[in-house]
Amino acid sequence: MDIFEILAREPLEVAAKALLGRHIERMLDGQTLATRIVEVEAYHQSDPASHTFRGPSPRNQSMFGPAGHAYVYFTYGMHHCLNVTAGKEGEGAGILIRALEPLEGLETMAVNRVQKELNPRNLCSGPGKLTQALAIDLSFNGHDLTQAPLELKEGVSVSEHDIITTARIGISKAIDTPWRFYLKDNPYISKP
DNA sequence: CCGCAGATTGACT
DNA sequence: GTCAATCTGCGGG
Repeated sequence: MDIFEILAREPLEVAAKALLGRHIERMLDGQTLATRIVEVEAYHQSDPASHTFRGPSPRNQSMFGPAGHAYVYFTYGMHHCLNVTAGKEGEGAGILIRALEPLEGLETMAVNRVQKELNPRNLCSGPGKLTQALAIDLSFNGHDLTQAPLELKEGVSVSEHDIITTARIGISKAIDTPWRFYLKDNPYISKP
């Protein structure tokens, strides 16, 4: 099963863990910015912390659409966050990308981040940082992630042994639900 | 190193 | 009117 089939068919928790180790590639001005997913969180309509908990709205409609698309939202008056949609059509589910390991195009990411010194660990180590580094904004909401200029690629799947599970970060509801997953000992995650 | 205040817009009550 | 799936800079230890 490829990653897009997993997103569409498997339970949300399984799909979230399956995203770890996959690649996200952003084409920008003819250059490829390549990254690897190292930290994610799952959000489902049955979950009070999810934007889909209260049902469909103009803002969250892409999470009720087909799996394997982008759900991008704007928050705190200044940050964008990227999710990969999951589940069947009509099911409001998404997986927040919380951190990426930069593989290619680090200097452009640093420019996008307005980072003075190129510190690879400070490029994509947070949901707001990575959208800035990859120049992702609301125009990508609903984007099909099989298509340029923003693509989800197979990468390498990760063994269960290398995945750490914790509660999610930065929310006020369902704070104990263990739906955050990250790669063990990876230096590019947002928080230990 | 750690903790916290401030920034700043839009979605929803 | 309230508050958010965050980040940064600054002040103190």
